[in-house]
Amino acid sequence: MALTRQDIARSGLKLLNDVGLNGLTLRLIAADLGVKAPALYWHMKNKQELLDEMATQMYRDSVADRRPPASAGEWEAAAHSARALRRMMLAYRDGGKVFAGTYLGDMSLVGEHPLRRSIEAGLDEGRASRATFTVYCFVIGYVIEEQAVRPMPGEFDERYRESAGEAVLGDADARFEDGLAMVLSGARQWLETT
Amino acid sequence: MALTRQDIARSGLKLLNDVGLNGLTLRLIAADLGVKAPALYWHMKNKQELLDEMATQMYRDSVADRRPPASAGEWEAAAHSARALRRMMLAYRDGGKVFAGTYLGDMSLVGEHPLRRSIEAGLDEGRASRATFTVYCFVIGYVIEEQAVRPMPGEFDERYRESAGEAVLGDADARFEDGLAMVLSGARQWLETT
DNA sequence: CCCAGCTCCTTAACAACGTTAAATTGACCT
DNA sequence: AGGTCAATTTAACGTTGTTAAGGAGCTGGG
Repeated sequence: MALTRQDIARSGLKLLNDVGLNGLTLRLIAADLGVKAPALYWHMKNKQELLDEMATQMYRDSVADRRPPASAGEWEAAAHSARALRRMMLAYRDGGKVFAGTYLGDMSLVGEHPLRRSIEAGLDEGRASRATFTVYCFVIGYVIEEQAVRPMPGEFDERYRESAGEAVLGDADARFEDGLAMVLSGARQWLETT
Repeated sequence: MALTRQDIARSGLKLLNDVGLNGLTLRLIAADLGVKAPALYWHMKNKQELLDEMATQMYRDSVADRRPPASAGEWEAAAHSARALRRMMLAYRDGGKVFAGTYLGDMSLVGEHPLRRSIEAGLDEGRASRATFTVYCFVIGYVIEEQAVRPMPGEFDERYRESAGEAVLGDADARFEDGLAMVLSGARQWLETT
């Protein structure tokens, strides 16, 4: 059977955990797929397009995990989706760097706005978008810093041992929850006032 | 006169604006310095070390711009320093990607904590660090997304024109201020309660 | 005065990378 | 049987990060 873009992206994501973003080469992916490197160029025009497809695939795979329980309130749902976004990136070595700032091919994946009900109830959509975008930015930034120190769960970049402070060394999950609580309550408050 | 690590980092940052992170090669930097590529290996052990040094240099150069007016209150000072951090990264093409998650060589540069006075007045230092780290993460994440869409002020990645929403297309400065306001007020509130 | 040693740089080379052009296979339609 | 088109291979190119070996230019000691 012929290769698809998704096959290639999946292989890339699988190999990412072994070799990291710097070690990820087209020849390696091709070998994993039982094919020679130039074959990939039939399916995509350059490596950046592969990275974008990998980001899209990552997002695609996490869609089920991202869906909040139907019973959740809007801000619970927003928190849930922020946690899922972090889990998604943490699932791959350099996942933050791969995902951050890459073009998402399939925008229909973004799914419904967590604040949809409030928007229907009269909340300005532009303002709601800015609020969720702020949360999104925090998560991206947090995970990139997190993975700089801990490339994979259990590993540790020793250079940080001496120099870095408590904010970067302690329990990463708990510190994420603290940051998320700040950002969410700030966003909520910002939407209510002004 | 002999080359220094700072000379090399400065040259790298200068060239970054012309060629971007992908186009930045050791041979290019060496040529800019009137030297051959392997000479750089006398001063640093690999390219990653050069990128770390560039990030450090970037931070070093922005130290004056970061200092808040003496008259400012603590939260004004935190906002000031967040804006300066963003300006620093925006000053270079791919500045966000270069800075995010790279190891800062000279940690003495971090400077004094914006919330120092509150800490002296009894605020728990660990909690204060978590609050400022949250702001830091937001700024990093925001700038990376910003530069994905606008590689340099005035430029525009056309792929985003159709697909992206208002949150990414409008006035970037104003949207940063909105996000910053949310994060700061959330952090402040988080420090006061609990 | 000269040689030893150190610092800093060059020349030469390597394997590996992304990418392109051209030839080749295999499946399907007539 | 032959032709068309999609999907892949073979071969090659220029460029990249990096290493090994050597050479120029200074410095201080005998």
